[in-house]
Amino acid sequence: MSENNPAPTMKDVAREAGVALGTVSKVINGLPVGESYRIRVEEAVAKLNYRVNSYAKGLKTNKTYTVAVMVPNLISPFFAKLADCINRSLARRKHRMLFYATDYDHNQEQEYVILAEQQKVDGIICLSYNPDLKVSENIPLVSIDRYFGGQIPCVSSDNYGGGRIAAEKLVENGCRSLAFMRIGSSVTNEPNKRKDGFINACEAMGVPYTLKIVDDGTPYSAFEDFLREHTHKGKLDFDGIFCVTDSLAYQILRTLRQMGIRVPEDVQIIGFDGTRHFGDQDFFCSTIVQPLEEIAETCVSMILEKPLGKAPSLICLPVQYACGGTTKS
Amino acid sequence: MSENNPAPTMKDVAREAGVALGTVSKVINGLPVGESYRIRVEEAVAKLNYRVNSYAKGLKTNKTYTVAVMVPNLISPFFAKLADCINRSLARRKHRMLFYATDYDHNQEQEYVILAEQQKVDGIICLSYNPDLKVSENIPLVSIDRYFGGQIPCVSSDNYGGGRIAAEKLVENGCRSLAFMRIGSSVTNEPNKRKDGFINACEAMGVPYTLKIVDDGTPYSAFEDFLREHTHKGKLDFDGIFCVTDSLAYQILRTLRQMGIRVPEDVQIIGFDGTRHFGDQDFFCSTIVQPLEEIAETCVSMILEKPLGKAPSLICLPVQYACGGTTKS
DNA sequence: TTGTATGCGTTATCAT
DNA sequence: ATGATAACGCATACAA
Repeated sequence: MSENNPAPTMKDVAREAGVALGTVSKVINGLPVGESYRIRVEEAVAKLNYRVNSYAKGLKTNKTYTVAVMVPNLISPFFAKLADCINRSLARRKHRMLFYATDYDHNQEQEYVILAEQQKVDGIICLSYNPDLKVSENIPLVSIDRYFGGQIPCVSSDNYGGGRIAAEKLVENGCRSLAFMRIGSSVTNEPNKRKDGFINACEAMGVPYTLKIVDDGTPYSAFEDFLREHTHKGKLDFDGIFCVTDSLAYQILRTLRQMGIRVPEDVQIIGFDGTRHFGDQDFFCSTIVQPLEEIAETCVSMILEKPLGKAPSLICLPVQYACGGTTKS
Repeated sequence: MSENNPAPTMKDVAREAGVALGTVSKVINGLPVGESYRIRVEEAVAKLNYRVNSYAKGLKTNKTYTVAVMVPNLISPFFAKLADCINRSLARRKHRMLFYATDYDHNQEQEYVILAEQQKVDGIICLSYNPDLKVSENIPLVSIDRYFGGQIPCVSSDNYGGGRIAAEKLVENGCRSLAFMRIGSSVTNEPNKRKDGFINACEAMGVPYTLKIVDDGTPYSAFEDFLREHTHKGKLDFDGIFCVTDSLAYQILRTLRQMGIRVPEDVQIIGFDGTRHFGDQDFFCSTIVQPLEEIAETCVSMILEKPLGKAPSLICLPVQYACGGTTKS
C-alpha cells in the first residue's frame, strides 16, 4: 500500500487491533492471551506486515541471538566449509551468524572482536592468528585451532593423531622413507602438532624421515628446490610424503608430475583437511579428513549451552584417513 | 578487574568522568567538545573498557550498518568467493555482514528475508531461487543472477556475452562441431542466457552444435550417457564443449579421461565461473571468468549509496576468457 | 486476563 | 560549550 513510511511498530498494531501494547507483546511472544484478542492482534500484524524490531528487543532482553564468526577468509575451501558448518549449527538453534574475514591481520582480528562486543553478540567463534587477542570477560569466546590457554576454550581436530595416521598409512602402503612438508604460521598452534605426531610415528616404526618446514610468506619454489635436491637419477629419496594441508599436497603433486615422477606409483602423498573438488565432489588427494561438522557443532554448543566454569580448555576431535588417489590404498 | 557484572554504559562513563551523559555521547561520536572534557571522557572509557551498544544506537538512529547476505551455501567455491567479495566490499565501508545459507530452499529464503527485516538491516543482497520472494518495501534488496523485474535491481555477469565468447574461442581454436551442456535450475534466471549466447554465436558462425540440457536433480549419469551416445569408434561427434559451470566441466573432464578421450587434443572444454583450485591457485579448466569483485562491489554500492528511484533494473558486468589447460589456447 | 508505566542505552533537542 | 530530558520500540512488573 504505502510507499516509504516508517515500519509499523507494536503501537501501530495495538491501535489497529484496538488492544493495549502489552497484549500485542504477549501475542508476539506466544504468552497466554484471550483467544479473541489473539486473533485480532494476529490480523492486525498481518494487515500491517508488522515485524519485531530485534534492536529494541535486544536492548530489553540483552539477548541478540547472534554469534560472531571470524576466520581469515572465505576463499580457502577449508575456512569456507568451516563457516558453512558453523552457520548451519547456529541456524539449527535459531541463531544468526555475523561474519568477519580477518585476512590473517592481527589488528583486524582485534578490531572485529571489539565490533562484536559492540554488537552485543551472544558469543564469538574465531580462528585467530593473533597470539595476544584481548577479549572482554562478558562475551564467551571459543577458539578454533589455537589454544590461548586458561579461560578460552579451544576446539580442533586431533592433529597429532592425524600426523600419526598419515605416517602409519604410508608405511602400511609400503613406503620405506618418508618426508614431511609444511608451510604455515610460526605462531604456536594446534596444526603444528601434525608434525609431532608424524615424527612420533616414524620413530616408533623405525622409519627414516626428512622434514621441510617453512614459514608463511616463503615462496613455493622452496619446495621445488627441496624436491630437486632430494632427487637423484630421476628418483626421489623418499617414497612417501605427508603434507601439512591438501593445498600444499596439490601443489607438490603438480610439481612431481612436472618432474616426471609418478604418484602414487613412485611416491605416495597424503594431505590434511579432507578438501573436495567444488566442495562436494572427489577428494583432491589422499588425506586426513577433519571433522568440520563436529568441530562447528562443538563450538556452537559451547558458546550457547555454556556450562562456563567447568569447560575443558582443549578439545581434540578424531580425524579419519581417506584415500583420494595419491596413495595406493 | 570485575568478574561478571553487566557491561558499562555511557552513564557509567559519565559518572566516572564526572561529566554529563550528552558530553560522553559527543566524545564517542567525535562531535566538538572541550579539550579537557574530551580527555577525561576518553580516560574513563579506557578505564571501564566501555563499548558502545550498537543495539541502543541502532534503535535511536535506525541505522544498523549491517547488510544481510543470502546465498545457497558456502561449500560451493563460487558462492563462497561471492560472499567473500561482498564481505570485503562491506568491510571497506565499515559495514557488517549478516550471513544466511538458504540451501536453495524457497521457504528458508522467505524466512531469512523476514529475519533480515526484523534485524532492521540496511539492505539485503541475495542470490535467490524463489521466484516469488516477498520483500518489504522499506528495505533495499539487490538480487544476483535472478531478475525479479520492476523494483528489484539485479546484478549479474554478462552471461549471454560469456556464452558467445566460449563458442567463438572454441572455433578460433579449431573446433568444427560444438556441444553445450547444462544442469541447473529451471527457474528463469540470468545464467540461462549462457546457452542463448552460445547458440547465437554458433549460428552466426555457421558451426553445428548439440545441446544437452537437464534440470537440477538429474543424475550426472545423464551426461555420461550423452557422451557415450555421441561417441563412434572412440571418437566424439564434437571437438568443443561449453559447460554451463566449471563444476560440470570438471566432471565431464573426468568422464572423458575415463573414456580415453584426450583433452584438449581430441576435444576442448570451456567452463564458466573462473573457479580456481583452493581459491587462489590455477584454474580448474579453461573458463569464462565472472567478475566477482565487481559484482560484489556493484551490489554493495547499490544498497548503500542507493540513488533508489532511478536505479537500472539489470546490470550485466563483462566477463573474460581464461585458458586453464582444457583448450589449446 | 488485560492495561499502564517504567526502563533498557543511546541520540538529539532543549535550556542553561 | 555543557547539562538535563525526551524519545526510539519493546518487555515486564505491577495495577486494574
